[in-house]
Amino acid sequence: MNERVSVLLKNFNIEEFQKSLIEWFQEEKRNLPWRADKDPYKIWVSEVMLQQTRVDTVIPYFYRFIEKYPNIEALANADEQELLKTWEGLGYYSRVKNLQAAVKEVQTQYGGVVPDEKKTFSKLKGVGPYTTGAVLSIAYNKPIPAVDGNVMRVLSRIFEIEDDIIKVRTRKLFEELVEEIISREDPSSFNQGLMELGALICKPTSPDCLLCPVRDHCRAFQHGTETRLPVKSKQKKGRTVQYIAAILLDERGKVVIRKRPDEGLLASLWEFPNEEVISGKKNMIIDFENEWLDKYGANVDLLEPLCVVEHVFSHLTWKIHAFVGLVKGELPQNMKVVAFEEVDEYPFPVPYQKMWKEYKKKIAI
DNA sequence: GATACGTGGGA
DNA sequence: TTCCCAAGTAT
Repeated sequence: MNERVSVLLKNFNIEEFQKSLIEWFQEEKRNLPWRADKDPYKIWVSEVMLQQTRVDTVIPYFYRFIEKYPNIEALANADEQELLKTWEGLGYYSRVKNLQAAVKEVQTQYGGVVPDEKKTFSKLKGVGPYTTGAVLSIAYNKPIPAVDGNVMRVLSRIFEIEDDIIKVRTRKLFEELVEEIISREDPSSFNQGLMELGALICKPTSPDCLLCPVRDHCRAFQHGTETRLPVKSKQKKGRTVQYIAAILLDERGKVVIRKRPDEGLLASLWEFPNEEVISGKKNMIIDFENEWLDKYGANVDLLEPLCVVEHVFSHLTWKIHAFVGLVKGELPQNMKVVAFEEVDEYPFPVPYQKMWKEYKKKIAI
């Protein structure tokens, strides 16, 4: 055993802790749609959706996703654009691309059965240490740590661990710790109990220690240090990038949309034509029109401003100056001209959904 | 090890 | 308003 871990475990009653945690979980666990059965596929889908995403946000997406793709085969055969449309608004879109790639692998290499071995399952696309532990413990009752933000918060308080949980390395310490204290009889309830405790009781701010089933084991509670833990250094926030974008109508009144590259930010989603605004340059409208003439030989006329959309990503901010305009001429390959009613069939990132909504509002007047 | 990668909600 | 996220993974 890791020496640091063995020091932490001194005078810690593992059996009592497990018992209290698991009993509490059995009694208090929420009725969540992915807890209806133990289908490894559904549990896997839920865990991917829950990555960096709140439970309340995930629930409606989960229902829709499972209705549309009820099993491995359905997801393996799904059309990627339809899949992205189903994921639209959930964010971190590479999650669903990786999930489909992984499910295809399961279909072709493992006969459609989700592997129950750590070594095999963890090699699948989009499956990291957390998802490995979560799926294998919940679906197959394997005693594998599933350390997420909740677990790090809970355990940092129970053991008064002051390592910065923003650092990737810190997760390993918690995994080594869980390796020692995880229940071998019911690893599923143990892992879920730790997370559920973090969600319901041991919350980031104002934890409800008086309701906590394991407060007798909690060193932070004993010392009154719970609100100072976990230690988490600040994220630096990203830069702002400005764009000019346009709802462009062609001669037939159809709308120009454009597919984003298959990698990077918002990969494979669609957007309205836009160009980055280089700060300092003042006439973004003329610049946009000229750029289209030079780059594509298309004649663009931006008629009037629509709105300004500000969208904050985790690592950067977009400020989109949106216009309505007309276009004449040939269009590049990655662009498409679609009817007004067809626009909503394509997956758009939220900032462009906002822009489209403003346009619909405007023409309805 | 640091950074890219979304979004909507709560304090 | 502003900040901080929330059941992480890939590179």
